[in-house]
Amino acid sequence: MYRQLGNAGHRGVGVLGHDGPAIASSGQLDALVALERIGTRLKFPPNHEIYAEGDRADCWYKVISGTVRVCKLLADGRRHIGEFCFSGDYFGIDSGAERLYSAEAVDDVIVMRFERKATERLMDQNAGLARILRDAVLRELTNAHGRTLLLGRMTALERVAIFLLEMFERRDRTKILDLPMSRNDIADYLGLTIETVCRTLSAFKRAAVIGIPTAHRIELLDREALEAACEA
Amino acid sequence: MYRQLGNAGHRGVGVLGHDGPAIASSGQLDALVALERIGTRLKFPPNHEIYAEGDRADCWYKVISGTVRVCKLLADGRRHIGEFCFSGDYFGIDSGAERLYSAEAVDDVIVMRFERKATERLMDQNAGLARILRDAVLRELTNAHGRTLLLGRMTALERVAIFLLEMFERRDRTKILDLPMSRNDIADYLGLTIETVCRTLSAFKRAAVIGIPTAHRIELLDREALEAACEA
DNA sequence: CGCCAGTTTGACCAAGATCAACGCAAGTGG
DNA sequence: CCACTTGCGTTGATCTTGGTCAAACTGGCG
Repeated sequence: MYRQLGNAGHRGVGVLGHDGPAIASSGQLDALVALERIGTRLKFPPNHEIYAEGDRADCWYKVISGTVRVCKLLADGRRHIGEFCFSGDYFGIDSGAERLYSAEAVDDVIVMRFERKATERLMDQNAGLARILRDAVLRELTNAHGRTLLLGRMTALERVAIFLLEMFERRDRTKILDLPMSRNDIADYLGLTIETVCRTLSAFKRAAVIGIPTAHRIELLDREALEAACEA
Repeated sequence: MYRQLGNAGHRGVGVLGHDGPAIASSGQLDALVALERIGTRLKFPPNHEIYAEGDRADCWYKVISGTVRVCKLLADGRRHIGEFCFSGDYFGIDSGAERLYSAEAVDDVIVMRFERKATERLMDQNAGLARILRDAVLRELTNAHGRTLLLGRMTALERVAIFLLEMFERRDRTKILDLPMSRNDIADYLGLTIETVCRTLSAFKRAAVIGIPTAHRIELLDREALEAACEA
């Protein structure tokens, strides 16, 4: 099931989203080099704000290293995390003039920051760049749709199982996973409470589906079982 | 609060999403005329499938009239509705080669269907069209993010209140709202059960916030109260 | 008129939230 | 170096929201 959530990964996709080559073509490489030139490298320590709700949305970012959370705090204290961004991910590409969410460093983060104006000029000259950004937005849209399914119709067990598989997929791809974010971050990402996240992880551990050597390290013991937990 | 959910409405937005003119420029009109020429007009009766999960995603659509639901059925019968599309909305712009969701007519629907290939050719010649589609996708992304917040952190009461305000906004903009979709559709859109949707609507009716002359007609009696219900 | 699908309402139930206590490891300062 | 603090994480007891099950209602329509 988690496959169907629309986690489109990082494959190249075409103008309106058809499948493209898995490896960046030379045109795409040119585009990325050109992009690099107009970007600014920035460092943030853990929990530092990268931008705030209400800021002018006149730039966007690419994660070089570390983890970013894009989130929103409601008046009564409820918090929602829209997405986690890891090395290579884009964030802050918004449709409005103002930020609706804030972005914060989870751990030590290095990002590249791009001005909208400069990017637009560059896109006019470089069709490859326009395509890369279009694809990125389209992938993000697919991911967002997958998350509405998860939040709308999945149980706590399924949410946590899908989260773990997503993290194994996007991060380590080995049997050992290091989670940079806190239990609270995970809860706010999955629409659960911290207690439910803990209990569900403990349940998976008790069932020998995962190991939890330290709080932020997950060992994958039984992938089949985890995938089965996403099915029904 | 429902304002902040990112329902970006139908304002024009720029290349990377900056605010643009509210009225289509002449370039945009040209683009839409050119687009019209490569589209095919199609009619569907209520509950007819427009495309199915797993179909090749080689085209996309624009709603001319009626209401479309984009949805997904899970193996165990749970259903999730990703979005409702009304006159003027686009749907079926996907990032993958295959449909992850199906699209169905809610009532009598007329759509315009566009082939991906033809659209790509047209976009190469017509920068205005490329911009229109980019903006549409960016707006959809903002909406999807708003829906993850709704599904992840809002109570049943808040979800229904936000839904009603969204519908008043997107559809009638008067005091009377005709809902084309069933209670079941609403439930699957809001991540609730049909009973909870009914009960919540009844509660709003009892509190004289809305009137329900017939099951599919909602009368807005106290907008303030409905907006207040979204806040906390 | 009676059937049928969709809607509404009520009684009861359970998944997950809340409240509370405790564990544990990393600082910190005496 | 070791008490003390502090911030997470884990676990347990209890409560609440919304789900489930069931029955009654309503408006079309043959």
